[in-house]
Amino acid sequence: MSEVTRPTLSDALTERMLELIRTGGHRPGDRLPSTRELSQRFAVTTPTLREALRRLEATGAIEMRHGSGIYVGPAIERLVLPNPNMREMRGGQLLELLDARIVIEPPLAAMAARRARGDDLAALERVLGEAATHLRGEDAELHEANMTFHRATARLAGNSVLHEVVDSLLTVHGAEQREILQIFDDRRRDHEEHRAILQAIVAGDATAAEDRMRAHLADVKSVIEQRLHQPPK
Amino acid sequence: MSEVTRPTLSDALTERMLELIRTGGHRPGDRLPSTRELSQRFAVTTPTLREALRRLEATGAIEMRHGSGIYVGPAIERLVLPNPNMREMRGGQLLELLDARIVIEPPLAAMAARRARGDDLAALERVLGEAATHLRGEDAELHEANMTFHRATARLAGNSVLHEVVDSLLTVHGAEQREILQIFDDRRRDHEEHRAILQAIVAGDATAAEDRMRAHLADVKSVIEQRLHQPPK
DNA sequence: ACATATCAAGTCATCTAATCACTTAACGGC
DNA sequence: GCCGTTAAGTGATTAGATGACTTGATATGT
Repeated sequence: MSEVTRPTLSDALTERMLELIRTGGHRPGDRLPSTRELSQRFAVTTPTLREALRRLEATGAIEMRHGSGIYVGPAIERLVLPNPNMREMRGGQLLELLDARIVIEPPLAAMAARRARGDDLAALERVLGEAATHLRGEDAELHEANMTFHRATARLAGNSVLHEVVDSLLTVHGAEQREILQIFDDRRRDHEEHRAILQAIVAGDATAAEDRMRAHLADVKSVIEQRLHQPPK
Repeated sequence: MSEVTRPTLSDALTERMLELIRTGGHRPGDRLPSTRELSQRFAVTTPTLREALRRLEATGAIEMRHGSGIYVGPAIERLVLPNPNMREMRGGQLLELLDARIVIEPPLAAMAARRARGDDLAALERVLGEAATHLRGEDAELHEANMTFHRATARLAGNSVLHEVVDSLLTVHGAEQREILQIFDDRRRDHEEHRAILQAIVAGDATAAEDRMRAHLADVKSVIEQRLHQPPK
């Protein structure tokens, strides 16, 4: 098994595209040249170019829209990505994911409590208000609203790298948890715990925010542990 | 900008490949069918199949070796990935990365101190011994050895998800830091701080391990802050 | 004037069929 | 047993074409 592989033309094209995006000062959402123009500019055929483009697409650097064009993707500047190929977690991996969240999210709640201000707090309130409207609705929508609360809290902490980490963990966590949260009691308890965390953040009480987030995630973990031992019908 | 895009054949092929890997019980390193066989089996042409394969390759699910075949990649089971497209960090991003490490790595050192045993500790000792041989050597090798120490410590914490997070952060951190650590004094201080962390882990002293890791990373951050304000010649 | 339908041009998506470059295993010679 | 050569299998790329989609412009109807 060779550790050093020869760079392919397709590898080089990937680099050329990244360079083009960078030197062109392109931001997420900007349109890039068409595949025809790019294949001519780089003097390669379109299937070869498309290989490079698929690679960039898979990692969020570009978006390819059929009939429209190629656009710079939102993840171009990220450091950390959720694995898009994750379909099923190994036994125990979900619990490790929750433990990871228990390590990372409480300090973030504390950071949010220390630094969040007017507009930020109003936005977080809106997120929770939106979540409340889903308490009697579809699982998927409630779940999404709850994840939005966690994402918004991580964002308020003011560290983009940690926000990316939390976002990544929540993204891969998505489908697994959606199947599990199916009892009304958990919905309301979740919501109340989110409210308590928000109150601590609004009050600027870093210690309470951290403790409440940790307790909330420990609750979630406990529920999931039970579910893993007694799957619902 | 449409939020719902039509799935392409190439998208479907990506899913088919993931399914083939999963239902085949393939582990990282296992060889998969050739592109010729796969394109026949899925009734598509090789350029189309190769688009899907490049996507999977970019996210670590497979490795394509010219002349040899396609192999299941090491990242197939990961939840979190380093962004392979990261070439240059925005201003401030490196400091945020360090702050992220300051949040995550100290609790991991504490976890390692609580749970590491004989073989684990011996391996960590070997990592530091190896790093010591590079103190007078090339920057790249010393840097790699130092990163290995951090990775090994995160592994000893016993949470694979957090290990992936740390690995991802260290991976994207790599090239940036390599250019900065160029003074002998920092090399020795780094090494001594790593030794102190190891001793706390060996002693099973979770509090000391955590405090020393936090102090070490704060030192690293301080050095980097100075370098960012006064770039070396 | 505004709304709707149609069309043309540009764009991405996929195909067909071939050749080129690399790896690995088998075989022969020393 | 070791080394060199060859053949077979494999990934990598090309050239040229067609099909499917999007977007903007134009024409038509109310």
